[in-house]
Amino acid sequence: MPPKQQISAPRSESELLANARRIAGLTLAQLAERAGTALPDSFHNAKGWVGQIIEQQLGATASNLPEPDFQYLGVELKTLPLNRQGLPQETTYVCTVPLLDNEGLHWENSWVRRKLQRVLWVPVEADKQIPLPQRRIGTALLWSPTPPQEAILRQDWEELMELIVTGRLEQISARHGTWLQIRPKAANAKALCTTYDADGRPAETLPRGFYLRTAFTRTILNDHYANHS
DNA sequence: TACTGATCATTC
DNA sequence: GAATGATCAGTA
Repeated sequence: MPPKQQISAPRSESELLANARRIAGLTLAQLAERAGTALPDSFHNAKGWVGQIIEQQLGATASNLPEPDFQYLGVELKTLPLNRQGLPQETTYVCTVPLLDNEGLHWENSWVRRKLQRVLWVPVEADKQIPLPQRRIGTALLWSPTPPQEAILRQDWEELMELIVTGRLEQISARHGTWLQIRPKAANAKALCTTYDADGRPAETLPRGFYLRTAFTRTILNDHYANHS
């Protein structure tokens, strides 16, 4: 195994895109080789493998901090698993849902908005019929929400946060929200955290995360291809 | 087949 | 424990 290559943090969006172009078209086997690491036999015990290796290869700096991956650029990196038809097949995790100290929180300073302000989407083949080593990295695209897109994200966020601030978290299912949804985001069902119930009393609950529906990430890819064809 | 609810690894 | 990186897997 060759030694790990240290990739320095990109200083501009064009440097970041140039880094992304260097891995576009590689198979996961080639990506692993380039990173000097072994490709797991399956993702069952390595669910974040692709995302973490691509972060490393593009020079991301935020590690697991609640910050955009490229702090200096304010750009978030997201891999986008594609199905056989080339469409996103999984929802995209955005950030943790604030269950405490969330009064007076507005869309403008929310983590969701900060993270989605500028995103580098890196498509990766994820069709289970393709063996892991043969799956390929796609061409990355840099994206910001259009005003109509942001309006819907904002509406989703405000409706969901209103339920949370008023102690109705347990009423929220993954069916709420047009493009944003809230789902559990935890190590397991026993990893609880604290929130407040409708009476303002502390209550234990599962940590939650905001996720983007595949219907939304599909429109992002669609719009991009429509403008670049 | 899409979607929801559950889960895995790592870092700090 | 709580944040990051996500995919798994049962079922509607």
